Amino acid sequence: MSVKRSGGRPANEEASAALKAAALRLVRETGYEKVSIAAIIAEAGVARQTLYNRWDTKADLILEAIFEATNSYAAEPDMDRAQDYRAQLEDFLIKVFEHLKLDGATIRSLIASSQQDAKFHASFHAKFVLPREQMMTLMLRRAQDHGALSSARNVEVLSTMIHGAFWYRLLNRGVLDAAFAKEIVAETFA
Amino acid sequence: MSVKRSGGRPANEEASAALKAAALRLVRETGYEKVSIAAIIAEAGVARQTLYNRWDTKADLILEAIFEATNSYAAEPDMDRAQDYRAQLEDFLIKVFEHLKLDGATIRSLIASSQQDAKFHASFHAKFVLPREQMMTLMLRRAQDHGALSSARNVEVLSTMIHGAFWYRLLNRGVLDAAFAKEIVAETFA
DNA sequence: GCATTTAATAGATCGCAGTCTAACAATCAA
DNA sequence: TTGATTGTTAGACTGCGATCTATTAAATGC
Repeated sequence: MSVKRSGGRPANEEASAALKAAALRLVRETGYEKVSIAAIIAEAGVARQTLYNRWDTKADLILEAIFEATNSYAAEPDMDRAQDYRAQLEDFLIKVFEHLKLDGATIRSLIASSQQDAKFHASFHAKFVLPREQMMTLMLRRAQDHGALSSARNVEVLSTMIHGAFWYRLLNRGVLDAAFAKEIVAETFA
Repeated sequence: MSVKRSGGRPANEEASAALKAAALRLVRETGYEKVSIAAIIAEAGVARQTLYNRWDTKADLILEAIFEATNSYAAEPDMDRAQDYRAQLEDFLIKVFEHLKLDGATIRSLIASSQQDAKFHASFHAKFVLPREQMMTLMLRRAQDHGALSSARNVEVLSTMIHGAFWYRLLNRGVLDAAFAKEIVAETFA
Protein backbone atom coordinates (compact mmCIF):
# COMPACT_ATOMS: atom_id res chain seq x y z
CA MET A 1 0.00 0.00 0.00
CA SER A 2 2.95 2.33 0.61
CA VAL A 3 3.84 4.39 -2.43
CA LYS A 4 7.23 3.78 -4.07
CA ARG A 5 9.53 6.70 -3.52
CA SER A 6 13.18 7.25 -4.11
CA GLY A 7 14.92 9.99 -2.20
CA GLY A 8 13.38 12.90 -0.44
CA ARG A 9 13.67 13.88 3.19
CA PRO A 10 11.77 11.43 5.41
CA ALA A 11 8.85 12.74 7.42
CA ASN A 12 9.59 13.32 11.07
CA GLU A 13 7.51 10.86 13.08
CA GLU A 14 8.15 12.76 16.28
CA ALA A 15 6.41 15.76 14.81
CA SER A 16 3.27 13.70 14.15
CA ALA A 17 3.28 12.29 17.67
CA ALA A 18 3.88 15.70 19.22
CA LEU A 19 1.03 17.20 17.21
CA LYS A 20 -1.42 14.47 18.20
CA ALA A 21 -0.39 14.66 21.83
CA ALA A 22 -0.63 18.45 21.91
CA ALA A 23 -3.98 18.42 20.14
CA LEU A 24 -5.46 15.80 22.46
CA ARG A 25 -4.25 17.50 25.62
CA LEU A 26 -5.36 20.98 24.59
CA VAL A 27 -8.73 19.88 23.27
CA ARG A 28 -9.61 17.86 26.36
CA GLU A 29 -8.43 20.67 28.58
CA THR A 30 -9.77 23.70 26.76
CA GLY A 31 -12.37 22.49 24.29
CA TYR A 32 -12.31 22.03 20.53
CA GLU A 33 -13.48 25.50 19.50
CA LYS A 34 -11.21 27.37 21.89
CA VAL A 35 -8.06 25.59 20.77
CA SER A 36 -6.40 27.29 17.82
CA ILE A 37 -4.04 25.78 15.29
CA ALA A 38 -1.51 28.35 16.49
CA ALA A 39 -1.75 26.95 20.03
CA ILE A 40 -1.37 23.35 18.86
CA ILE A 41 1.74 23.96 16.76
CA ALA A 42 3.26 26.11 19.50
CA GLU A 43 2.71 23.32 22.03
CA ALA A 44 4.06 20.71 19.62
CA GLY A 45 6.96 22.93 18.58
CA VAL A 46 6.54 22.48 14.83
CA ALA A 47 5.70 24.71 11.90
CA ARG A 48 2.16 25.23 10.68
CA GLN A 49 2.83 23.60 7.33
CA THR A 50 4.07 20.44 9.06
CA LEU A 51 0.59 19.96 10.49
CA TYR A 52 -1.05 20.56 7.12
CA ASN A 53 1.38 18.14 5.46
CA ARG A 54 -0.22 15.39 7.53
CA TRP A 55 -3.85 16.39 7.99
CA ASP A 56 -6.21 18.38 5.81
CA THR A 57 -8.03 20.13 8.62
CA LYS A 58 -8.07 20.63 12.37
CA ALA A 59 -10.92 18.12 12.53
CA ASP A 60 -8.84 15.42 10.81
CA LEU A 61 -6.04 15.86 13.32
CA ILE A 62 -8.34 15.77 16.34
CA LEU A 63 -10.22 12.77 14.99
CA GLU A 64 -7.00 10.81 14.68
CA ALA A 65 -5.78 11.93 18.09
CA ILE A 66 -9.03 10.95 19.79
CA PHE A 67 -9.27 7.76 17.79
CA GLU A 68 -5.82 6.52 18.74
CA ALA A 69 -6.42 7.35 22.36
CA THR A 70 -9.81 5.64 22.58
CA ASN A 71 -10.34 2.89 20.05
CA SER A 72 -8.97 0.54 22.64
CA TYR A 73 -12.05 0.81 24.83
CA ALA A 74 -15.79 1.16 24.31
CA ALA A 75 -15.36 -0.64 21.03
CA GLU A 76 -16.14 -4.32 21.61
CA PRO A 77 -19.20 -5.85 23.21
CA ASP A 78 -18.53 -8.04 26.20
CA MET A 79 -18.35 -11.64 25.02
CA ASP A 80 -18.59 -13.02 28.53
CA ARG A 81 -22.21 -11.97 28.33
CA ALA A 82 -22.87 -13.78 25.07
CA GLN A 83 -25.80 -15.57 26.62
CA ASP A 84 -27.63 -12.54 28.02
CA TYR A 85 -28.26 -10.24 25.09
CA ARG A 86 -30.07 -7.54 27.03
CA ALA A 87 -27.23 -7.29 29.53
CA GLN A 88 -24.69 -7.27 26.73
CA LEU A 89 -26.38 -4.34 25.01
CA GLU A 90 -26.79 -2.50 28.29
CA ASP A 91 -23.13 -2.96 29.22
CA PHE A 92 -22.08 -1.82 25.78
CA LEU A 93 -24.16 1.35 25.97
CA ILE A 94 -22.91 2.09 29.48
CA LYS A 95 -19.32 1.78 28.28
CA VAL A 96 -19.98 4.09 25.35
CA PHE A 97 -21.66 6.65 27.62
CA GLU A 98 -18.75 6.39 30.03
CA HIS A 99 -16.35 7.31 27.27
CA LEU A 100 -18.55 10.21 26.22
CA LYS A 101 -18.07 11.76 29.64
CA LEU A 102 -14.45 12.27 28.65
CA ASP A 103 -14.68 12.98 24.93
CA GLY A 104 -18.35 13.70 24.31
CA ALA A 105 -17.81 17.42 23.87
CA THR A 106 -15.05 16.80 21.34
CA ILE A 107 -17.10 14.26 19.43
CA ARG A 108 -19.96 16.77 19.27
CA SER A 109 -17.56 19.21 17.66
CA LEU A 110 -16.36 16.58 15.20
CA ILE A 111 -19.94 15.79 14.23
CA ALA A 112 -20.47 19.51 13.70
CA SER A 113 -17.32 19.76 11.56
CA SER A 114 -18.43 16.81 9.50
CA GLN A 115 -21.59 18.71 8.58
CA GLN A 116 -19.56 21.61 7.24
CA ASP A 117 -16.94 19.73 5.24
CA ALA A 118 -17.95 16.90 2.91
CA LYS A 119 -14.45 15.42 2.74
CA PHE A 120 -14.16 15.22 6.50
CA HIS A 121 -17.65 13.78 6.69
CA ALA A 122 -16.61 10.86 4.53
CA SER A 123 -13.59 10.00 6.64
CA PHE A 124 -15.38 10.54 9.96
CA HIS A 125 -18.19 8.31 8.80
CA ALA A 126 -15.87 5.56 7.59
CA LYS A 127 -13.55 5.60 10.59
CA PHE A 128 -15.92 6.35 13.43
CA VAL A 129 -19.61 6.14 12.65
CA LEU A 130 -19.96 3.10 10.41
CA PRO A 131 -17.94 0.63 12.53
CA ARG A 132 -20.02 1.42 15.62
CA GLU A 133 -23.24 1.15 13.65
CA GLN A 134 -22.22 -2.21 12.24
CA MET A 135 -21.25 -3.49 15.65
CA MET A 136 -24.64 -2.53 17.03
CA THR A 137 -26.42 -4.20 14.14
CA LEU A 138 -24.34 -7.33 14.70
CA MET A 139 -25.22 -7.47 18.38
CA LEU A 140 -28.91 -7.15 17.59
CA ARG A 141 -28.73 -9.76 14.88
CA ARG A 142 -27.09 -12.23 17.23
CA ALA A 143 -29.80 -11.58 19.80
CA GLN A 144 -32.32 -12.21 17.06
CA ASP A 145 -30.62 -15.42 15.91
CA HIS A 146 -30.81 -16.76 19.45
CA GLY A 147 -34.43 -15.87 19.92
CA ALA A 148 -33.88 -13.05 22.41
CA LEU A 149 -35.28 -10.56 19.92
CA SER A 150 -38.30 -11.20 17.72
CA SER A 151 -37.41 -12.17 14.19
CA ALA A 152 -40.02 -9.68 13.01
CA ARG A 153 -37.85 -6.74 14.09
CA ASN A 154 -35.71 -4.85 11.58
CA VAL A 155 -32.27 -4.79 13.17
CA GLU A 156 -30.85 -2.11 10.88
CA VAL A 157 -33.66 0.28 11.74
CA LEU A 158 -33.43 -0.63 15.42
CA SER A 159 -29.70 0.05 15.29
CA THR A 160 -30.34 3.44 13.74
CA MET A 161 -32.89 4.23 16.43
CA ILE A 162 -30.55 3.22 19.25
CA HIS A 163 -27.58 5.11 17.85
CA GLY A 164 -29.84 7.99 16.97
CA ALA A 165 -31.13 8.18 20.52
CA PHE A 166 -27.74 8.83 21.97
CA TRP A 167 -26.59 11.08 19.15
CA TYR A 168 -29.73 13.09 19.82
CA ARG A 169 -29.02 13.24 23.54
CA LEU A 170 -25.36 14.04 22.93
CA LEU A 171 -26.11 16.85 20.48
CA ASN A 172 -28.82 18.26 22.71
CA ARG A 173 -26.76 18.07 25.89
CA GLY A 174 -29.10 15.54 27.42
CA VAL A 175 -28.13 13.13 30.16
CA LEU A 176 -26.30 10.00 29.02
CA ASP A 177 -26.17 7.69 31.98
CA ALA A 178 -26.80 4.09 32.99
CA ALA A 179 -30.48 4.78 33.53
CA PHE A 180 -30.83 5.93 29.91
CA ALA A 181 -28.97 2.83 28.75
CA LYS A 182 -31.45 0.68 30.70
CA GLU A 183 -34.39 2.54 29.15
CA ILE A 184 -33.08 2.08 25.63
CA VAL A 185 -32.61 -1.62 26.24
CA ALA A 186 -36.11 -1.88 27.65
CA GLU A 187 -37.63 -0.24 24.56
CA THR A 188 -35.48 -2.29 22.21
CA PHE A 189 -36.54 -5.60 23.71
CA ALA A 190 -40.12 -4.47 24.44
CA MET B 1 -43.57 43.03 26.42
CA SER B 2 -42.24 45.91 24.30
CA VAL B 3 -39.78 48.10 26.15
CA LYS B 4 -40.76 51.69 26.86
CA ARG B 5 -38.69 54.04 24.80
CA SER B 6 -38.91 57.71 24.04
CA GLY B 7 -37.26 59.02 20.95
CA GLY B 8 -34.62 57.37 18.86
CA ARG B 9 -34.75 56.47 15.19
CA PRO B 10 -37.14 53.55 14.64
CA ALA B 11 -35.74 50.32 13.26
CA ASN B 12 -36.39 49.79 9.59
CA GLU B 13 -38.70 46.79 9.24
CA GLU B 14 -37.99 46.57 5.53
CA ALA B 15 -34.35 45.93 6.31
CA SER B 16 -35.27 42.94 8.49
CA ALA B 17 -37.55 41.53 5.83
CA ALA B 18 -34.97 42.08 3.10
CA LEU B 19 -32.29 40.36 5.18
CA LYS B 20 -34.46 37.33 5.90
CA ALA B 21 -35.55 37.05 2.29
CA ALA B 22 -32.01 37.40 0.98
CA ALA B 23 -30.69 34.91 3.52
CA LEU B 24 -33.36 32.34 2.75
CA ARG B 25 -32.98 32.63 -1.00
CA LEU B 26 -29.18 32.50 -1.00
CA VAL B 27 -28.97 29.67 1.50
CA ARG B 28 -31.47 27.48 -0.33
CA GLU B 29 -29.78 28.25 -3.61
CA THR B 30 -26.13 28.11 -2.65
CA GLY B 31 -25.91 26.36 0.70
CA TYR B 32 -25.30 27.63 4.21
CA GLU B 33 -21.51 27.43 4.25
CA LYS B 34 -21.03 29.01 0.87
CA VAL B 35 -23.18 32.04 1.59
CA SER B 36 -21.20 34.86 3.20
CA ILE B 37 -22.52 37.67 5.34
CA ALA B 38 -21.14 40.00 2.68
CA ALA B 39 -23.34 38.34 0.06
CA ILE B 40 -26.45 38.53 2.24
CA ILE B 41 -26.10 42.23 3.06
CA ALA B 42 -25.25 43.01 -0.56
CA GLU B 43 -28.39 41.20 -1.72
CA ALA B 44 -30.49 42.89 0.96
CA GLY B 45 -28.90 46.27 0.32
CA VAL B 46 -28.17 47.09 3.96
CA ALA B 47 -25.09 47.67 6.05
CA ARG B 48 -23.35 44.90 7.93
CA GLN B 49 -24.11 46.40 11.32
CA THR B 50 -27.81 46.48 10.51
CA LEU B 51 -27.78 42.71 10.37
CA TYR B 52 -25.88 42.43 13.63
CA ASN B 53 -28.28 44.90 15.27
CA ARG B 54 -31.00 42.27 14.82
CA TRP B 55 -29.27 38.89 15.08
CA ASP B 56 -26.23 37.79 17.03
CA THR B 57 -24.90 35.40 14.40
CA LYS B 58 -25.43 34.16 10.88
CA ALA B 59 -27.08 31.07 12.37
CA ASP B 60 -29.65 33.16 14.26
CA LEU B 61 -30.64 34.96 11.07
CA ILE B 62 -30.96 31.78 9.04
CA LEU B 63 -32.88 30.01 11.79
CA GLU B 64 -35.43 32.81 11.86
CA ALA B 65 -35.65 32.94 8.08
CA ILE B 66 -36.19 29.19 7.78
CA PHE B 67 -38.51 29.15 10.74
CA GLU B 68 -40.81 31.84 9.37
CA ALA B 69 -40.89 30.16 6.00
CA THR B 70 -41.66 26.68 7.31
CA ASN B 71 -43.36 26.63 10.68
CA SER B 72 -46.61 26.67 8.79
CA TYR B 73 -46.20 23.11 7.56
CA ALA B 74 -44.80 19.84 8.90
CA ALA B 75 -45.64 21.08 12.36
CA GLU B 76 -49.00 19.59 13.29
CA PRO B 77 -50.07 15.97 13.22
CA ASP B 78 -53.08 15.22 11.09
CA MET B 79 -56.15 15.27 13.31
CA ASP B 80 -58.34 13.65 10.67
CA ARG B 81 -56.53 10.45 11.50
CA ALA B 82 -56.96 10.72 15.24
CA GLN B 83 -58.31 7.20 15.29
CA ASP B 84 -55.43 5.48 13.50
CA TYR B 85 -52.32 6.25 15.52
CA ARG B 86 -49.91 4.31 13.35
CA ALA B 87 -51.07 6.14 10.24
CA GLN B 88 -50.94 9.44 12.06
CA LEU B 89 -47.31 8.93 13.07
CA GLU B 90 -46.40 7.72 9.59
CA ASP B 91 -48.01 10.72 7.92
CA PHE B 92 -46.30 13.05 10.34
CA LEU B 93 -42.88 11.54 9.65
CA ILE B 94 -43.48 11.62 5.90
CA LYS B 95 -44.36 15.32 6.11
CA VAL B 96 -41.24 16.06 8.13
CA PHE B 97 -39.08 14.13 5.67
CA GLU B 98 -40.71 15.96 2.79
CA HIS B 99 -39.73 19.28 4.32
CA LEU B 100 -36.19 18.05 4.87
CA LYS B 101 -35.81 17.57 1.12
CA LEU B 102 -36.03 21.35 0.85
CA ASP B 103 -34.28 22.51 4.01
CA GLY B 104 -32.51 19.44 5.33
CA ALA B 105 -29.07 20.66 4.31
CA THR B 106 -29.65 24.00 6.03
CA ILE B 107 -30.96 22.35 9.18
CA ARG B 108 -27.87 20.16 9.26
CA SER B 109 -25.77 23.32 9.20
CA LEU B 110 -27.84 24.85 11.99
CA ILE B 111 -27.40 21.74 14.11
CA ALA B 112 -23.67 22.02 13.47
CA SER B 113 -23.65 25.71 14.43
CA SER B 114 -25.54 24.92 17.60
CA GLN B 115 -22.72 22.60 18.64
CA GLN B 116 -20.19 25.39 18.30
CA ASP B 117 -22.06 28.22 20.02
CA ALA B 118 -23.76 27.64 23.36
CA LYS B 119 -25.98 30.70 23.07
CA PHE B 120 -27.29 29.66 19.68
CA HIS B 121 -27.77 26.14 20.95
CA ALA B 122 -30.16 27.39 23.61
CA SER B 123 -32.30 29.31 21.17
CA PHE B 124 -32.24 26.61 18.50
CA HIS B 125 -33.27 24.05 21.06
CA ALA B 126 -36.08 26.18 22.47
CA LYS B 127 -37.47 27.31 19.13
CA PHE B 128 -36.95 24.26 16.97
CA VAL B 129 -35.98 21.08 18.75
CA LEU B 130 -38.08 21.03 21.89
CA PRO B 131 -41.47 21.80 20.28
CA ARG B 132 -41.04 18.94 17.81
CA GLU B 133 -39.92 16.58 20.53
CA GLN B 134 -42.92 17.48 22.68
CA MET B 135 -45.29 17.00 19.78
CA MET B 136 -43.91 13.54 19.13
CA THR B 137 -44.22 12.62 22.79
CA LEU B 138 -47.79 13.88 22.80
CA MET B 139 -48.71 11.77 19.77
CA LEU B 140 -47.24 8.67 21.39
CA ARG B 141 -48.98 9.36 24.67
CA ARG B 142 -52.33 9.69 22.94
CA ALA B 143 -51.74 6.41 21.16
CA GLN B 144 -50.91 4.90 24.52
CA ASP B 145 -54.01 6.38 26.19
CA HIS B 146 -56.16 4.78 23.52
CA GLY B 147 -54.54 1.39 23.78
CA ALA B 148 -52.76 1.49 20.43
CA LEU B 149 -49.40 1.45 22.20
CA SER B 150 -48.61 -0.70 25.21
CA SER B 151 -48.78 1.19 28.49
CA ALA B 152 -45.47 -0.45 29.40
CA ARG B 153 -43.60 1.65 26.84
CA ASN B 154 -41.73 4.78 27.89
CA VAL B 155 -42.98 7.42 25.48
CA GLU B 156 -40.25 9.95 26.24
CA VAL B 157 -37.56 7.43 25.42
CA LEU B 158 -39.45 6.25 22.34
CA SER B 159 -39.75 9.85 21.21
CA THR B 160 -36.02 10.32 21.63
CA MET B 161 -35.35 7.16 19.63
CA ILE B 162 -37.66 8.22 16.80
CA HIS B 163 -36.29 11.74 16.61
CA GLY B 164 -32.80 10.37 17.03
CA ALA B 165 -33.28 8.00 14.14
CA PHE B 166 -33.94 10.76 11.66
CA TRP B 167 -31.38 13.14 13.12
CA TYR B 168 -28.90 10.31 12.69
CA ARG B 169 -29.96 9.74 9.09
CA LEU B 170 -30.00 13.46 8.39
CA LEU B 171 -26.53 14.03 9.83
CA ASN B 172 -25.14 10.98 8.09
CA ARG B 173 -26.71 11.78 4.73
CA GLY B 174 -28.87 8.70 4.86
CA VAL B 175 -32.10 8.29 2.95
CA LEU B 176 -35.15 9.88 4.53
CA ASP B 177 -38.16 8.62 2.62
CA ALA B 178 -41.60 7.13 3.12
CA ALA B 179 -40.12 3.63 3.41
CA PHE B 180 -38.00 4.72 6.36
CA ALA B 181 -41.04 6.37 7.96
CA LYS B 182 -42.92 3.06 7.63
CA GLU B 183 -40.01 1.15 9.18
CA ILE B 184 -39.81 3.50 12.14
CA VAL B 185 -43.54 3.15 12.73
CA ALA B 186 -43.26 -0.62 12.51
CA GLU B 187 -40.50 -0.70 15.15
CA THR B 188 -42.32 1.77 17.37
CA PHE B 189 -45.53 -0.25 17.45
CA ALA B 190 -43.77 -3.63 17.38
C1' DG C 1 -35.28 75.03 17.53
C1' DC C 2 -32.40 71.94 20.43
C1' DA C 3 -30.80 68.18 23.21
C1' DT C 4 -31.29 63.30 23.53
C1' DT C 5 -31.72 58.79 21.92
C1' DT C 6 -31.50 55.02 18.79
C1' DA C 7 -30.56 53.31 13.77
C1' DA C 8 -28.08 53.01 9.51
C1' DT C 9 -23.95 53.34 6.89
C1' DA C 10 -19.18 52.62 5.29
C1' DG C 11 -15.30 50.84 6.36
C1' DA C 12 -11.42 49.52 9.51
C1' DT C 13 -10.04 45.90 12.53
C1' DC C 14 -9.61 41.33 14.85
C1' DG C 15 -9.21 36.25 15.25
C1' DC C 16 -8.65 32.18 13.19
C1' DA C 17 -8.53 28.21 9.63
C1' DG C 18 -6.26 27.24 5.74
C1' DT C 19 -3.01 28.40 1.57
C1' DC C 20 1.13 30.02 -0.46
C1' DT C 21 6.11 31.31 -0.83
C1' DA C 22 10.88 31.02 -0.42
C1' DA C 23 14.77 29.35 1.94
C1' DC C 24 16.87 25.50 4.00
C1' DA C 25 17.53 20.35 5.30
C1' DA C 26 17.67 15.39 4.66
C1' DT C 27 17.40 11.52 1.90
C1' DC C 28 18.43 8.57 -2.67
C1' DA C 29 20.45 7.65 -7.26
C1' DA C 30 23.86 8.44 -10.54
C1' DT D 1 29.78 15.15 -5.50
C1' DT D 2 25.80 16.52 -7.79
C1' DG D 3 20.92 16.61 -8.91
C1' DA D 4 16.37 15.34 -7.92
C1' DT D 5 12.97 14.80 -4.54
C1' DT D 6 10.47 15.48 -0.44
C1' DG D 7 10.07 17.59 4.39
C1' DT D 8 10.52 21.50 7.57
C1' DT D 9 10.41 26.29 8.79
C1' DA D 10 8.98 31.14 9.26
C1' DG D 11 6.05 34.14 7.85
C1' DA D 12 3.03 36.48 4.52
C1' DC D 13 -1.52 36.16 2.67
C1' DT D 14 -6.67 35.11 1.95
C1' DG D 15 -11.43 34.62 3.27
C1' DC D 16 -14.83 35.05 6.43
C1' DG D 17 -17.55 35.83 10.74
C1' DA D 18 -17.85 39.12 14.04
C1' DT D 19 -16.61 43.63 16.44
C1' DC D 20 -15.59 48.47 16.64
C1' DT D 21 -15.50 53.44 15.14
C1' DA D 22 -17.07 57.63 13.36
C1' DT D 23 -20.55 59.90 10.81
C1' DT D 24 -25.04 60.77 9.48
C1' DA D 25 -30.25 60.13 9.90
C1' DA D 26 -34.76 59.84 12.07
C1' DA D 27 -37.51 59.84 15.89
C1' DT D 28 -38.89 62.12 20.87
C1' DG D 29 -39.57 65.69 24.60
C1' DC D 30 -38.77 70.29 26.08
